[in-house]
Amino acid sequence: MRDLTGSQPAEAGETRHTDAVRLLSIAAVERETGLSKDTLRVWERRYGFPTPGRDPFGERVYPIDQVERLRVVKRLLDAGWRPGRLLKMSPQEVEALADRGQATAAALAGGSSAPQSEPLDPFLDLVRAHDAAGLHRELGRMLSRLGAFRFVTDLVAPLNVAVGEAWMRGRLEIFEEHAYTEEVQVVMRQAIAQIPVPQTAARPTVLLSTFPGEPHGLALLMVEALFRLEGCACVSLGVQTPLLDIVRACQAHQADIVALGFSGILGAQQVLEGLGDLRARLPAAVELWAGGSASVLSRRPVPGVHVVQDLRSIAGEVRRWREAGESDQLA
Amino acid sequence: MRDLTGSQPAEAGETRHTDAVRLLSIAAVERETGLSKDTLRVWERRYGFPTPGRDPFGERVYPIDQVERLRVVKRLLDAGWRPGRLLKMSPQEVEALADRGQATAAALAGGSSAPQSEPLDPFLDLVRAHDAAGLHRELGRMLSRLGAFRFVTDLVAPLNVAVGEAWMRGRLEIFEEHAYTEEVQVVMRQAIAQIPVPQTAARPTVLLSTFPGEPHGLALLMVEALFRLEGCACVSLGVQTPLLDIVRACQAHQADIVALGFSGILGAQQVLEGLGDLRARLPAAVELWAGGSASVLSRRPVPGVHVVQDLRSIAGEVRRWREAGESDQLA
DNA sequence: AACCCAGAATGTCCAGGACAAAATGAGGGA
DNA sequence: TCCCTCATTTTGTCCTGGACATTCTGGGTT
Repeated sequence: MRDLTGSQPAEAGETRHTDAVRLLSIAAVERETGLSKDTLRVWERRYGFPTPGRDPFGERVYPIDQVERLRVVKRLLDAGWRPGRLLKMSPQEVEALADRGQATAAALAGGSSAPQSEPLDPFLDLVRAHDAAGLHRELGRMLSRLGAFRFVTDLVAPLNVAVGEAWMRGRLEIFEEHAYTEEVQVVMRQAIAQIPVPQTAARPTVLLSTFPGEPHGLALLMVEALFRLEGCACVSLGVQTPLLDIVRACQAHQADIVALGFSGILGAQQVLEGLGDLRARLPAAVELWAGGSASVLSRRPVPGVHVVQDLRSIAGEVRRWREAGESDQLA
Repeated sequence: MRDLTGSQPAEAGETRHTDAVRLLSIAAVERETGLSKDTLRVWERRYGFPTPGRDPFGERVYPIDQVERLRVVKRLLDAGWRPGRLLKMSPQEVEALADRGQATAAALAGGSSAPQSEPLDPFLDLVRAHDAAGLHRELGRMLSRLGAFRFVTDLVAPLNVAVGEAWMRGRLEIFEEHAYTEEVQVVMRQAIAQIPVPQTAARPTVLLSTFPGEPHGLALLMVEALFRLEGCACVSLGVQTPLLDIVRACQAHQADIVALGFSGILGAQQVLEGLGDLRARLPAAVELWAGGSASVLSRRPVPGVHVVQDLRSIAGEVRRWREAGESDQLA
């Protein structure tokens, strides 16, 4: 009920404005960082960080700079680091780590990757210049030049990584990332609209969504484009579909494949549990594909779940499905 | 860490499959229903529902039918009912209530509304038939027939209300609503793309977004379309932009108007506080517009915040801004 | 009818304890 | 040197039961 994120006494004027601006409640920090309240409290108890103050009611209030540091910590956590070390380090050490942190992430992701991808800096410059129209124009130009497939795999995918990395290193504001995402989304939908619709009853039928708590829908559009290019029928539910509803949608649409995106916002536990759960609830004939930048996927395989490491591999996987299908899909 | 929702012993075959599929952990219930763990526990303590069993580790396991009932309760809660009553009722009573629950919602929404809107039933039927392609086709046809303005105000807006109501009455599954939203979004973006871009430096420049916790982005697209039709320059940040980033984006884009959407998911407190807070942080010359189905907006006016009750009034408001602007916008 | 206030209702926060699962690292054998 | 095994540490989530600010309800007064 209490929300300490904003100016607390709404009627008390602007006196404590500067205070209120810099203090967040534990619920706000959970939203902001993706770290659960339980985790925040247990970190404080065990590692001595964060060290929130207390308001007159005895509740935790987090200074904004600690929240910033927690965000960096969360990113490094996703990159494979462990909290015990990170939280004992000084803020400077953490920053330094984040700055050259892409080494770890890249190592984990593996693969030589990015075979002659397009140069990304011009696009990042447009984002930083807040030139939405220019970004739109350039993306549209690249879409025309490269075609949908290469546009997705060679430009948008690496650009997303670059933007995410720039954000983590503090080189990009959140609103700049939002504006970027919005613009890419527009062009991606345009790209999808250009792909000719397949014949009726095209197979496989692919159901696309993300779990609740996972708001990142851009990857979903990219995957949809690639599936459509392979002649699959796609049903996208958008983001954040409850698990039981994914099952129902799968029945309703007679889907052959359920494809889910994971950006790393969800905790490892949640991802694995959700995937195992969903696998148990879906008919065995339905394949469950998971992809995205979440490192959990590659770290520990879930039985019965198909992990798609690379966007480029989708085409091959669809072919595999179709070949396998000749024997048992009709059963 | 413990996985109670899925097939627990992954290597133990499928013996306890039926058990595992019918039981959810507290985290899974939170994900499915949107009710926090704290709330679930306190309901159990106070009202005697839900009544989860316990697994060998002493942790709560929720039968699937209780989860279903919790979802209905959540719906009614959002419609203005209070948990104290709902949770003491029998499952049958709750169901019955959900069935004729639109009375409350309609009363809250108020207004005669919908002057000769298009007939909606054919579209609802397509949603229920899971005919995404058909829905897409019909929406596209209506867009061509009505033009962007009437498409938004006379078809999409009332259709959204109808879908929301059908969902609350249990006549529509969540996944059907997701699929609907996705399809409308595609057509809306198509509609926006058709609107000719205004001259450079068009005024006013409008910044569009929602607060964190407010994931409903469809209204944002509708509003963007209407602003564009009035020749405004629009910068959309998508949904869930942190408050401080809205301020930064406003500076970066030299926006004249910040327009925010509210669907009623956020609590009254959060909305009012957030708006007041944002108003204090934005330059006085920047107007702050708020709209959407959240009833708080019309109940309590926030000083310095422009409440847009009806989509149709946007055009007039833009005209007002422009006329007022002749005197002081250049200062 | 409009206003106001006591009391009930309600969601979120707190403390500190517990424990399974994952990660780490040491030791031993090929 | 490499790989497997097992004990130990680390870590996130769940538990109980208490507290309290805020909001809603209902009755009484102007």
